[in-house]
Amino acid sequence: MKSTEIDFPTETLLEQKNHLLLRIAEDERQSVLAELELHDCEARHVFYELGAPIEYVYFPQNCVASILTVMQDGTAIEATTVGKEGLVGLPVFLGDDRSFQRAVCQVPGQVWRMEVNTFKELLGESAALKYELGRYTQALFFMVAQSSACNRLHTIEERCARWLLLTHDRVDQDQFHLTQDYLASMLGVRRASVNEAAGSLQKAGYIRYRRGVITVLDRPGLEAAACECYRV
Amino acid sequence: MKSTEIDFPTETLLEQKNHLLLRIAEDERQSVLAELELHDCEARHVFYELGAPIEYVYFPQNCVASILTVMQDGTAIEATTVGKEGLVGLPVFLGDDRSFQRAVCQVPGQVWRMEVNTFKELLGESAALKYELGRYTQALFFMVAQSSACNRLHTIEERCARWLLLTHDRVDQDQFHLTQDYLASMLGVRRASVNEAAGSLQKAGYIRYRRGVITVLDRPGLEAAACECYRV
DNA sequence: CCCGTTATGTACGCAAACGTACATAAAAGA
DNA sequence: TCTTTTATGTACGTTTGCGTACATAACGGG
Repeated sequence: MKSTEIDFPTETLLEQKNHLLLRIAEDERQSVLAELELHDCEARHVFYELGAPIEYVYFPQNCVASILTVMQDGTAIEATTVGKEGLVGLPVFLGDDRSFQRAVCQVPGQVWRMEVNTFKELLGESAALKYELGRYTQALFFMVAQSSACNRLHTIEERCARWLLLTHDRVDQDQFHLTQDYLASMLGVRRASVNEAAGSLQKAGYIRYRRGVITVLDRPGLEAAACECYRV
Repeated sequence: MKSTEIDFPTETLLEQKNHLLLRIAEDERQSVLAELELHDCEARHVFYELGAPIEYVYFPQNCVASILTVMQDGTAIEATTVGKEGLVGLPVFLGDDRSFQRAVCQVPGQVWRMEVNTFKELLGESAALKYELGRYTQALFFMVAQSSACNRLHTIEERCARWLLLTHDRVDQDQFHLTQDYLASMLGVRRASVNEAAGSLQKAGYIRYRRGVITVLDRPGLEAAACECYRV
């Protein structure tokens, strides 16, 4: 991670976008924010690796992370994504400093970072934080379950559209960096299949892309092309 | 649920099989057990329904439950299963009395049942219970993520074998009730596909089945036929 | 400006699984 | 016992996506 560490910016100087942080009461939020550092996160940065101790937890600001399930042959496939609505590092909240999954940065952006030990102390103090994280855990659990069903039931084009929408929701721009190759590996399909799907979404005028940069042109159109799994 | 409610059997009279209950310390366990009622649960019993308030949580003894994701058209597909290693009703632990999923009984058997309010009170008192449930939540999260990847990458026969093994692990017998139709809907595939898969597992001598009753004959064989997803 | 690298476009045969339909056999009920 | 219901066996054409291979186009460093 590029450590463009800004010295404790107060919330007023910087628009707070992380939903979890926004949802805890003002006084608790201040004590949590005091322990956070704002970082710029580069694409492909590994937040934590399977089996290795988790050192920091991250509250994304406009950065998007992927939680990956890694198979024996090394294939990594996306279980879910985390953006400003959540936290990267749930295993720590749930009582374990390590996970059997990998978390990587998918779309670069800013994240609030906190050391694991600090986080654990804070958990003991802030009931609001614990409450919000519980709710978030449940929501994420549901997301993973929904994706699982989606993997089974829906076409590549639908899942493609859903993925783009989910990412679009979490970044601040209509345009973000993404190669077909990368998207293919996230969805667990061939690049050639993504090419066809993306091609037809582009032909329909919902998106535009060129060499690793994708632009969302017509959200309603994309939503119509996505499966029901998006709307939840 | 058939309310064959046995009046507070002490643990000595009945072998405790639920791993969560077994793992909390003796004194805490007694206070938890005091609030539990043992029930016989029938196949297809609905533990909780999507959107409806959860009224009880359940610690399976030798019963197996399915957590289902329900699509708009009513199709229900399995996200994961819960047996004696876990708890049915995690949403309550995570702070919400309702869930967007459905939990049903898959293989009938005994469960320890507790009222939601009692459970919440107990959560405030027993740190060990909270700790174990946190760990369990993480494990279950991983299971769902693994299944999601499995749905994407593995053949019906492999997933069939995995499912049978997971169920076999959780009941006390080599034989349990299961129709191909039901298994197909859990896996989100056609019954005809399950028929082929089960047929070839039977031909290999790993299982035997007839009209809704399945018998596991050769576990190692089944394990070899299953994908890597089982072993985790 | 050129050339290597990286991303995209596309094509072809193949395998897995689908939707559907229908037949048979075992259990359950009258 | 006879009939209805439920579970399993199987077949056929179709679709989706796979594995692979190769061509083209854009970008980026020397």
